[in-house]
Amino acid sequence: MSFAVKLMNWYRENGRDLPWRTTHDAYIIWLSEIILQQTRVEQGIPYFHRFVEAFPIVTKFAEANEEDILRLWQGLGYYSRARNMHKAAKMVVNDFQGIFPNTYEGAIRLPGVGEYTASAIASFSSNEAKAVVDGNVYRVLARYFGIKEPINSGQGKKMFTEIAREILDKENPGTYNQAIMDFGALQCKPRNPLCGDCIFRPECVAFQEGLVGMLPVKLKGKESRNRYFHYFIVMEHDQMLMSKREQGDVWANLYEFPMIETADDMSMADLMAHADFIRYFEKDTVLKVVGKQVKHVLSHQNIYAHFYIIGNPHALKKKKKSWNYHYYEKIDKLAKHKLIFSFLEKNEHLISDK
DNA sequence: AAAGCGGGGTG
DNA sequence: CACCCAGCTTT
Repeated sequence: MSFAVKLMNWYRENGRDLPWRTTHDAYIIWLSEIILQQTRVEQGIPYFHRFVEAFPIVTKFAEANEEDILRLWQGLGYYSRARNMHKAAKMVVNDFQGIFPNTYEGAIRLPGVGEYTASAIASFSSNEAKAVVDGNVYRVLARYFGIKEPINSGQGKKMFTEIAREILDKENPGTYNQAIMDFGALQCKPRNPLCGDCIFRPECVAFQEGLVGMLPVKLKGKESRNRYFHYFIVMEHDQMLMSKREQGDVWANLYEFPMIETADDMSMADLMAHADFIRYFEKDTVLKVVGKQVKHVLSHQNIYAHFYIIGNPHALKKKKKSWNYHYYEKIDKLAKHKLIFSFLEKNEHLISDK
């Protein structure tokens, strides 16, 4: 029996019941696939339901404004996915007559859709014979065939993609793709895979040669860098000063409190002597520390954040427009990043009339 | 080819 | 703590 047939037999018995598996609507499948990029299924499911409800068809998505989309995306991370989805939806309306592409060649033209996602959309919505290659597939193939080539090298990616193409079931690409990903997620897991009752024990090279724990091989990335953020809570009447982050850094287009970033960690006294602080605030400014330093870990940087309340009115030199700032009464409506909204959750008392 | 981009779960 | 997750874009 072929790899594909054994795999699909396993899938029939053990596959997961996932909400996007009941449709062939390319738009709905696209929604789910973008949400699931670098995101665990359990984490993505509530967002999937939210987006389907808010934007049941692609034209609704295209009509929305970016603020609303980012707010729905809030907390999921990799926010360029949300911004690209908006561009893609508008492209479908303007260039594809509102008909969401259900082919690989059509889907891959959309921003935010790469080889994996285009293959997923095409195979799930129209059964086009394209093989998905995601983290699960890399792992299953590396172990089954005993491949020691790193999965994140150029050579490795080519090799795995080629093998994936060859062993794809061309008659049932949609089911096969679902099956290999479920197999990677449930059976051939990253740690402690369930080799004991695996259907592929006889032919799995990694199992036969005792390499399961070593595969797949992955090259290490760069180390994280440290950054130090100092956030200022500036209240005026019932409003709070918020600023929108720019492109080219983490959390693009999301809102946060106005802040100063420093190269090294800093006490409050040193911060108040810092050139940027003097540029923004009057000499008589009173700062009050809120809570302790917060460490916020991203995959590529560690952010150490301090929060201060401005204790006296008119502390801000308002003529300086260096912050892209606005006062907001209902900051609930703003799309904020995790560091800010988790701070707000813990400090609700800081916000008037909540 | 390498870097940048989030947040959360797991062992 | 390190590693990984239904990856893509930019440099």
